[in-house]
Parts: sequence; structure tokens; C-alpha cells
Amino acid sequence: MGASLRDVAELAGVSVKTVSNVVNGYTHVSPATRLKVEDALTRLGYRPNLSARNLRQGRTGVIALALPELDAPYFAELSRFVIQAAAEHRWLVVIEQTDGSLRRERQVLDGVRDHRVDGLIFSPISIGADELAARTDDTALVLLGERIYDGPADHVAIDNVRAARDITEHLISLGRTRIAALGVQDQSVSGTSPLRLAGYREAIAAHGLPEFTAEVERYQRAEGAAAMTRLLRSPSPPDAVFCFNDLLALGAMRAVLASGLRVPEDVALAGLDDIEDGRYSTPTLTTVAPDKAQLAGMAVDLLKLRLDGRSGRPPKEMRAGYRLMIRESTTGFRPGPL
Amino acid sequence: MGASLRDVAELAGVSVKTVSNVVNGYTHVSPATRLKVEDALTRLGYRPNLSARNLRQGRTGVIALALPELDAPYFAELSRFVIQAAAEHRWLVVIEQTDGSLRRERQVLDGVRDHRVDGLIFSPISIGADELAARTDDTALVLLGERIYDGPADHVAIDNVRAARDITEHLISLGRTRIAALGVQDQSVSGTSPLRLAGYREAIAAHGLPEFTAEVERYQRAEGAAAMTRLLRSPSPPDAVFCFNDLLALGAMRAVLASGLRVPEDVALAGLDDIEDGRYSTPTLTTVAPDKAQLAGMAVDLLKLRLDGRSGRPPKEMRAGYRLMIRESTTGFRPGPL
DNA sequence: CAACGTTGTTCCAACGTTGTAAATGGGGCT
DNA sequence: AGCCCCATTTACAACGTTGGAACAACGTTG
Repeated sequence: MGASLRDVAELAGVSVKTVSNVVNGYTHVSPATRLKVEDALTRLGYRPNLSARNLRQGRTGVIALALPELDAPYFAELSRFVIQAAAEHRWLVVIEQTDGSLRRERQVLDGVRDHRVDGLIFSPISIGADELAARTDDTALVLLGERIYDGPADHVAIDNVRAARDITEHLISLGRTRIAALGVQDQSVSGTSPLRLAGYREAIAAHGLPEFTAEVERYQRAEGAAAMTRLLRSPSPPDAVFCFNDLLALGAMRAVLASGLRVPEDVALAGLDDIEDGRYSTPTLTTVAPDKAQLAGMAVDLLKLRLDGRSGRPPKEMRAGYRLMIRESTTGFRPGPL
Repeated sequence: MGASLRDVAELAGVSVKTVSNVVNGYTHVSPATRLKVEDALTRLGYRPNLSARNLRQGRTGVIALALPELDAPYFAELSRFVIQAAAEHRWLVVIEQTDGSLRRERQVLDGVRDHRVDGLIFSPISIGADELAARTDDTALVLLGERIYDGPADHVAIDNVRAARDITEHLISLGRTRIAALGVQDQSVSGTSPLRLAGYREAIAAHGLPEFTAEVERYQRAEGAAAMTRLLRSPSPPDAVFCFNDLLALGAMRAVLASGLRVPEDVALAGLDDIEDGRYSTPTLTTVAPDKAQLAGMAVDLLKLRLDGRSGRPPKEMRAGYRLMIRESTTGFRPGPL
């Protein structure tokens, strides 16, 4: 295939190691040889064989990003930033989809040992902190998302409780009194739901409002629509709903509109994630916008730290910022250009 | 780090090669040794070092998927299928985002030479067929999408002209007579637009209808909304619009609704891509659904063929199927559950 | 002028794997 | 017993790279 160091060395009339030194910017090379070698390098179009380099150095230059599903917009957007952040360290990113299944998550965690990747940024759904802690493997691992706090590995997330409380406070500030939380899950499934539920409760309790909840299995549009439909059919339907993510909220919006009611006049809706769809739905969706670039950057930086300073340091928790995006689904539809 | 063949060989009391033979399922190994070796393998938790294996075999087991942006839903959904299809060959997929920029696309094409990946599935926007043909590198390459037909490499896409004609025919069958095409682009930018425009023209010409077009720079919601707004302001606005992709259509939908008009009563809308958002918008979006799993599978299969049978074969064109998804944005809003 | 340090370059080994060729050993044949 | 054949196992080399030791050439110093 391509030219190797040996080919270049032959052409330049020097040793292989000298070529290697030039390639790696080693300082003590005479200008004359350097010139000769560089000429040979370009003439042959030399590209280092990364498999060989990796074998020698024990690094692959590839990290894995494991997440439930790439076509959930939140994860697609997050992936984009992770890839960009990793590129700054000249890392490639392979993406592994777990579908949130325990089996696949274990596989991913296990597969890391194949020396194919130097580290893993992992957004788990099903796997537990105990199982992570029991991991024999010492590959660098950074957790991303809400599933596990204070676990056995570095962790990046936004402050979910506070974010949930803030957005609920917003609904309250609109004068709504029957505010539901949509997206409650069995504790054992995911850590996201309890945190967002806690924030919601803090807010409504502070104002002495009643609690309404609707459960879902997964954070998908169809589930949001179904749960919303159940809420609407109840004897006293809510006048505002905080959906635990934007997909649920968009599904809920569809259900409200399909039932002939108006958003936000009859039911105000808010989500969390700030996916692009919500900026173009009708009405546009009020939501919490986690700083995805910051989340991705922090995750990559933590991984970098782990890989450089050999392990041993205690796990680190980092919080990324977020902003409230107040849009039409709570404050009203304003016809006109976007 | 992990145990190597040598460690296992020592523990089992055999040669390194014998262990390698067991690992690779070589037939002529006595049951007794095989047992011994397998015991040692599990005891040490042996994992092959893939860098070494790759170095030896000249393969990395990683392919690259280069596309404009991961957070465009169509590409996110497509990526999901590519990753799944690649997993069947035990390949990992690294994703490279080009943003459609010529600079990044050249980089990607160039970076393939780094021996980091065995092959590339490439969805180009800016790069030309001539430049691809001039590529010195002989790494396996499969083109995915509409940009380049009959180019210098294997290519997978749906029949864009026919798909565009079919969906336009659908609009005509509704009795609409002022049908616009939204998404026309300068030829030099992308091959998608001319193909879809051609299909649109075939259909309206066959029925003697007038042609309306609206241009955009990129296939994004905001552009769709802006272009739709322009159409609505024209002296004789359309009563139906075929948008060249779903994002444009969703942006257009937003613009129509924001202007106080109804979809589909005043303006029927159709897209192309069948992204998930369109299945939950209000109204839901009529569109062309390319068989993304088939597209991904074909691309991966072609790559496999290239990698196995050493090159030389002439480039191959493959067409994936598609279906029309007739939804509310053309046939009317039907309140009720989804 | 010998001993020395500095700079530039080369030699050797090793990373972990696998293809090739060669060695080993047991069994059946003459 | 001597021989060959075959299944099984091993030794060796090589993939392309880089760290470290070794070495050569040089000018500097005592």
C-alpha cells in the first residue's frame, strides 16, 4: 500500500529512525538531513501507519461514544458536539448504540477491553452503578447524563433537579394551577425521571399546588402522546404540563391539538432538551436548553485527564449549564416570521 | 494491560502459535490442548490486541461514515442503520462530519489514507465527481446519496427522479393545480435538487400545469420557512408545495401556519425523507420514505465487496426502494389518537 | 594532545499478532 | 526394525513503528 518509514529512509539515504525522528519533530536533526528526509516524505506521500504506531504506543486514538440511540435528536445533537470536541485532541469517535438494553450496555462496557478504543463516553440507561463499580477493566470511562450520580466514574450532567424546578416555576408564573409532570418512570429504569420529578415537586410544593403525574416507558413521541391523552381524559385535566423531555412534549402537543384543544390557551406545554424540532413546531416549544457543547467538552476533557494522568484519582462530577427557552407553547402563538 | 498470547501460552504450557490457532479456530488442534488453552484463555481473560492484529493483517476493522451533519434527522436515522449493518461484519463505524464544506470533505477523503479505516461511506455535498476520480488513493469508497451519479465509485441511492414525480403526482391527484417545488439549488452545489426538480417537472408537464419554484441555500427548516414565506407573498400563491426534503417541509409548514393559513386546506405540503419529526407534526407530514435500512445495507455490502475482491471491478450503481407516506399535510387533519 | 560533552545518527529490540515452513511424534505399513 | 505419512505443534519472521542504548563526529576544555 502506502510508503513506510523504510521506503522513505531508503530514498533519503538515512536510517529508519532518523525518518521517524523527522516525522515526530524530534529536535536534534541537522537541517540538511531534515530537508532530505522531508523531500523524500512528500515525494512518496508518506502516511504513518496508525496500527503500527498504536501497537507501539498502546493507544488507538479512537474513543467510543455509547448511547441509547443515535436517531433520538437529543443524542444526535450531543454526538455532533462530542465528535467536534474529540477532534480537537485528534481523536476519532466510534458510535455504539445500546438501545438502552442491559445486554448491549454490558457488551459495550466489555468491548472496551478489546483495545480498540482508548476510552469510553457512556450514556447508560439500564446498567447500575454497582455493576459499573464491579468492572474489572481499567479503561478510561466517563458517564454522560442523568442515570448515575456519585458513581464509580467521572460524570457530566446538568443540574436536573434545579432545571426541572426552574421550568416548573415558569409554568407557575403563568398563573397555571393544575400542573402535571409527564415522563415519570419506574425508579429502577432510569435516573432521569426521579431527578426531574424531584425538581417538579419542589416547585409545586413551594406554591401549595396539587401534583399530577403521568408515567411512560420510554422517552419517545408516541409515549408522550399516549400519556397526554390519558391526562386529558382524566376528570380534571391539567392546564399545564412539564414533559421530562422534548420528544415527550412534542408527542403531547400532537395529542392536545388532535383532541381539539389549544396550546397554550388550554394546556401549556414545556419540555427539556431543546432539540431542534421544538424550535419549529407549531407552536414552538418552551424548554430547558442544556449547554450541549459544554456537556460534550467536559466529557471529552475528563476523558483526556483520565488518559493522561494514569488513573487513581477519585471520580469527578461536573455540571454543565442550561438556559430556559421560553417559546410559544407556554406564552402563546404569535403569527409571523420565525 | 491485558494478557497477551504469550501470557496465555506460558500458563497453558504451549507455544504462542498454538494459542493463536485456538483463538482463530484452526482445525488441527488436539482436543486436549484445546481444552488446556481455552482454560488458560478464560482464566486470564484474554482479549486479542486489535492494533497488533490489524498491523499484521493490514485491516483495521473500522470504516468511516462521512456525512454533512449528524444532527440532521435524516442523517442520524441513516447512521443508525449503517452502524447496525456494519456491526454484522463486526466493523466499527467512526463518524466524520463535513458540514458539506469542500475543505472538510477533502480532508475526510484524504484522511482515509491514514490507514485508520478500511473504507469510507461518503455522502458528499460539495466535492465533484472529477475530484473524486482524480483520487490517487485506492481505499474502498462507496458514495451514498444523490450528489454524484455514474461517478468513479460505487454508489447507492433511491431513484430520486421517480420518487419526486410520484409525490408530485400525488399532489396533482388531490386536484391541486398550483403546485410549487421548494428546494431548488444552484446546480453546482448539490445533485439532489436537479434530480428532484426533474421529477417534479415530469409530473406537472404531463398534466399541463404551471411551474413554480422556490430556491434555498441549504436543506434546513429555517430556509424552508423563509422560502415558503416568499411563495405566500407572491401575487398567486401555490395551493400545494413539494418540498425537496422533510426539514424544508416542516419549516414551510411552520410558515404557512404562522401566516394564519391552514394545512392542507389552503396549502398542501409534501416532503421527502420520512424523518420521525414528520410523523408527529401537526398536521403529520406526507412524504417519500426511502428505505433507509436498505440504503445502509447496500452501502455496507458494496464496501464489503470492494474490500474482499480486490478492486478493479467497475463502479456499481444500486437503487434502494421507497414508499409514499400519505399523511395529513395533504389529505387533511383527522383529530384522534395517532 | 587527551579527555570530555554535545550533537547527530544508527542499531537493536519490542509492541502482539499470524503466515510459512519446519520440527516432532505416534501409528500403520512393509 | 525401518520407513513413511499424517496430525499436531513449534520456531521464526514479518507487519511498521518508536524508545533507548550505542556510536560516530565534532568542537571544547584542561
